[in-house]
Amino acid sequence: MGRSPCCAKEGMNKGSWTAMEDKILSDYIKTHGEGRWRNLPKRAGLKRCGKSCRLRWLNYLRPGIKRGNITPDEEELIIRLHKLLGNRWSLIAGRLPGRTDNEIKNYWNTSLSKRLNQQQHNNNNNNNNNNQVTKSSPKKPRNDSKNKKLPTIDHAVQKTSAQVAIESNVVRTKAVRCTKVFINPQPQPQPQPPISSTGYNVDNNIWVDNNDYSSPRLDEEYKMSSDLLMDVSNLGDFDLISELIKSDFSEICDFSNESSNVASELSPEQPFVLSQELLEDWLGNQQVM
DNA sequence: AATCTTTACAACCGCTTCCTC
DNA sequence: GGAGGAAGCGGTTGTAAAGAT
Repeated sequence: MGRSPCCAKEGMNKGSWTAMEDKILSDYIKTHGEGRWRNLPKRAGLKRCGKSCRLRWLNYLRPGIKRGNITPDEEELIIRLHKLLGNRWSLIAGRLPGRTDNEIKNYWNTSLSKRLNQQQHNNNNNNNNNNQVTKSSPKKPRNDSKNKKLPTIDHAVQKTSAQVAIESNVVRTKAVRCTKVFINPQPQPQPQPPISSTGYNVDNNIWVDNNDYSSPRLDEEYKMSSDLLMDVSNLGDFDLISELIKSDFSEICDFSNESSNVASELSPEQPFVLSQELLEDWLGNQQVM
């Protein structure tokens, strides 16, 4: 294609950012605001690619960024969200205040996925060994108190302490493109009788919805893909991560008051499709963001 | 103490999607 | 509707530092 590169590569700095570069970028964005990344390096006097500037700002310099020490609550939320969303790191990050998609992705790839695999492996072994109950002992993550990277992290915090002052800000990535999540459903041996209800199926970690679908498009999508649509727009209603975790996502979607009760009554095979109201709500949220 | 290996994370890269004209 | 620019996303890589030998 005839598309021009995002920036001229000649004479550009690569690799780690220096404190001076960080300061220049921060000062420029504080003065002129975000956006126009392609032209930003030139105007700010940085020998960096615009994409690099954007990444540095979003993942490192932006106010409100939390760095290091992922809490157990956050970790559990990441696991749950990953179960729901897959590798939609920006969406996951959008639900973890102060965390960036890059950080969560790195944390997942370097720590969580290995530990989960290990646990899975242990569980399988335990099952094969007549359910011998031994608590899995995942390898201790290196980002404990003796984490070798801590100096780097501390350095980062030090460099951006002024910007991090606004701790209460919720950093939301602009994950505007993913409005639906598809999860392969259990095979449906027989059509289920329609039940006018919605809810979260804890056993299968999915939302189920058996209402009539007024949206022809959604209905068609459901029929054609046989996938489940899920909505996570209302996750933002949870101020505390622990609250969200405890909820087991049964209260995330504002379906109806009886949704949580209904969830336990639904069979795993029953499908869920995002309701029209929720879809509009979700899309509306995206426009606001 | 020196060297090798492993780990964690910042940054890069290419592709996709959105937006504007 | 199509083209091109801008921005976003996720996979991958490079590398510094800690641990192991």
